[in-house]
Formats: sequence, structure tokens, C-alpha cells
Amino acid sequence: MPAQTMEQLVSLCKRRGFLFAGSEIYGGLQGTFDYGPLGVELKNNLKRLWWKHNVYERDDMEGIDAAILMNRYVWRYSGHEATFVDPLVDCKTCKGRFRADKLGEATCLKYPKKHPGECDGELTEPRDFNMMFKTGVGPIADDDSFAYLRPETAQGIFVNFKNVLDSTNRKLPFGIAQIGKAFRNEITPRNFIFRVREFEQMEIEYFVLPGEDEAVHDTFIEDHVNFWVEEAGLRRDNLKLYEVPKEELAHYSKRTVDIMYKFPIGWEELEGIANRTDFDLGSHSREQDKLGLTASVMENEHSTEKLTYFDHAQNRHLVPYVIEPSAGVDRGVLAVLTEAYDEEFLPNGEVRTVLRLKPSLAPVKVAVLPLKKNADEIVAVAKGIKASLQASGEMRAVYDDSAGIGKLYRRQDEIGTPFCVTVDFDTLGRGDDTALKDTVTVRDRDTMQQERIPIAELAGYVRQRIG
RNA sequence: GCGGGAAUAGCUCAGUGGUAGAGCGCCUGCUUCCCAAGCAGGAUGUCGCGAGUUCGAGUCUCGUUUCCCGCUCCA
Repeated sequence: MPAQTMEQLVSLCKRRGFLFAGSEIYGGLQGTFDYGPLGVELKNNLKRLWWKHNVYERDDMEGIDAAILMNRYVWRYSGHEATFVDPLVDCKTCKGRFRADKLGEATCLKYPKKHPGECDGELTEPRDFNMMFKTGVGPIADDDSFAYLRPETAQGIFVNFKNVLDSTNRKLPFGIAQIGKAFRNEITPRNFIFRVREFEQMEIEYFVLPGEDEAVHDTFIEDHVNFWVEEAGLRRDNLKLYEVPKEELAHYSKRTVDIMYKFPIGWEELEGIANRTDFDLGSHSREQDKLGLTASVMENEHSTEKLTYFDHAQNRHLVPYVIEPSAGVDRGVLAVLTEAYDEEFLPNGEVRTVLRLKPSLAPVKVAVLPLKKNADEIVAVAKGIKASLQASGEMRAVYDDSAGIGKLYRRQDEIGTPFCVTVDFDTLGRGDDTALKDTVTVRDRDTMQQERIPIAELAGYVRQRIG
């Protein structure tokens, strides 16, 4: 059974080194988390699987890694300056909160159901709730020398559309994938790593001929549900699709379907798959009136490019439509941890905590354990096996002798290590059955069953099972 | 940011004005050859931070930071 409360995960993550609160020794910094020794392995594994699935296993995808700091015009024409900077006012009487620029509509943001927004109380001065972080650029700290930290990775792809197109000679349809950090000054970061101010996205902008967008959209929805199930190990029952209602769509979207996961806090978005139409490429283009755009865009006075594609079949320039699957890396990690977490009741009445991670995601693939730590030869053989497994560079292997064998197994269970290799007197050829010389036991995390394997076959055995 | 609750050992928590504790975990030694065994010993805390009240504050007051629940948010 997956984790039922966030506390179970927070506690395990802190104790075993998956995740720590950011800047903890100075009282923390809200909305930031640091990945520890095991957390970084898990996160890297998830990103690697995603890249493999979306880039290496397809022939229509390129990757990029764009800068976090971008020219501020990017955010003007993307629409973020308009939609991510909301001046808000509070009512001192009813404690309601309203968008200062929409006071006429009197929609209370704070108590939308309780208060119709007809209170006549005194209002506070408008305060900016800027969702975008600013940072100074260059040596002069004046009001114009700043850049935003990107609130989404997507724009780095859009502004490089022509660069990638021209350098790779791609034909439609094709996509550009990117994994990278994004920053949002959330009013209320909450729920562990679910909503944070610094986070990582795994995104694709997939460019198609207008008219082919809707079918491709459906294909990506299905493909990415499959990714979360088959690669990340989430149960299909714990995923569902959410068709975002028209009135809730983002400013760029024609249709958005969210892949929701059943987190301990309830059903929440794991990945959004949006049809962004020709909004972004159109927004960042000059001479927009000649492009036949379907999206409504802000007039662009600064771009030096037309982000168009020459369609030989129709002998014309056009602005491609864009399908965007956008997943949260941190949310992916949280979902994977939630799904893998299990407290299993053993026949003897004990409870063991097990992370039933897919072996491909597990931070540590193999633990090599001596059955008796005060037998020098057993220790030496065990350390040798650990070193040889690790030498291939294919897997993270660890050696541990700081407790009895039972406790060592439980520790590895708790961090999701799929295989434990144990060296005993039989391995040395000093057991009852001398035929067991140079063999070890391999203990499976999930079944706790053991197999006897020749040391020579160990690397192959593990390699075959860790994907 | 607003309203409510909270912050004590690595984790979970007890401690209501008078010498900082428990369980688990961790370290060392002995013992034990397969699932958190046992015995002996050990380390760990400016009781989130800063002021104040008091002879005396983990405990009361104020401020502050962080966390949890709601508003909001959407990767």
C-alpha cells in the first residue's frame, strides 16, 4: 500500500538522505529543498528514464538546455508579465482579497464562496504578488538592469526554435525536449516538494502542422500515461486524466489535459499536456500580421525573427502548432516515492518499511553484505565484490557491515535497494557443501527470497534486472 | 500575504515556573553464519531565533523565522 501521509515520506526522506529542507541550519528558506545522497540518485534516474523515453527512443526529438536568465522581452511577449504579476488588495473589514485591476468585478479571491464581494470596507494599498523572481544583471543596480528567473522552461525552447530548426534540418513534425530549473515566487509553497519556489521541469515542445495538433495531443497523453506507469512504476489506478475546463485554461492554451496522481494530499497534477497552438511562436515573431496566426497575440516590436517553418508541400511559410507535455521532476520524484512506499507486515508480526522502486529508479542497485563481520576473509571477499560491481560504472553499489544481517537487509529495504548480496563461509568453500565455493546469496527486496549465484555471474545477473 | 495550530536528540514524542527525558535510531566492544536478537558501554540538544516578565523560563508575554491546515496556486 502506498504512503498514506506526507509525514511518512518526509520522515523517511530526511532520515535516510533523500531530501532535506533548504538552508536548514539558518532556519530554512521557504519553498526550497535540497536533494541528499539518495535523492539525487533517484531524481537523476527519473530524468534519465524520461530522456531515454522521449529523446533516445524516438527519431523525431532534439534536446536543448537553455539559460535560466533570459531577456525580459521574452516574458513580456510570452504573456507572463501580464499574468504572473497581480496587484492585490485586502479588505480590512471582511478580510477578503481582490485583484486590484479587477475591482469592478468584485470577485473575492479569498472567500469566493462565502463572500459575494459586496463588502464596502476599507481596502489596503495594492501590493504586487510577483510570481517571477527578479535578479540584477550587470554592475549597475538600476531599475532596468534586471532579468527574471524563468518561471517555466518552455520559453527557452520557443526562442530557440529557429536555431534548432536551422542546425538540424528537421521537418515537421518534430519536438524539442528540455529538463531544467524554473522558479516561481509562490504565495504559499506547501506540501513538501509538491509546490516549491525552485523546481525542475521535464518538457517537450512538439511542433506540428496546424490541423494535426489534436491527434498528436491525444497521442502524447496516452504515451505519457504509459511512461508514468511503465517506466516510473506508478499504478494506473493511481493516475487519472483531467480535462481542464475552458474557463480555467491558461492564456496560451486551446486544450489542456492534466495527468493527475493520487498523492497523499489527494489527486493533484503531475504533468500537464497542453495544446499551445501557434501562440508562443507567433508571440515571439515580428511581422505577425503576415503570418496568418490563429492565436491572439500581443504586437511584437522587439523580436528580430519570424518563427516560421517553410512547408515545401504547400510552398509556404507557416507557424507550427505546439503540443506541450510538461512534467514536474520533483512531483515525479514525490509520486514515485509515494507509490513505492510500503509498510509490510511480516509473518512474525514485525513490520518492515520497503521502497518498492523499479530497479531502474533505485538509488542503490546492490548492497554487498558480509554475514559475519568479524571474519576477515568474508569481509575481504565482500569488499572485493562491491568494488568489482561498481568498477563497471553501471551501477551504484554499497558495502555495509555495521549491523547484523537482519538489520542490514531492513536498511536496504527502506531505501529501495533491489538486491542484497551476502557473503558467507560457503562462499569461502568452508561450509558443509564445498560445491558452493565462490557463490553468494542474492536476496530479492520484494520477496525476500534468496538465490545462490556464482560470483562470476553476479554482474550479469544484476545488470539484466536493473534495466 | 491573511486567519488558525505548531516548533524539545537523527526520527516519533513526553515534559504547565525550580538540575532537560523516553522509545526507536546511531557509535564501540563481546556474542551471533540469513531477516531490525542479546549483553556491556557511549555520543548527540544554546528546548527554532531574539527580546521581555521573574530570584529563576523548555514552560508566561511580545517580536521573528520555519512547518502544518484553509484562502490562492498549478510543474
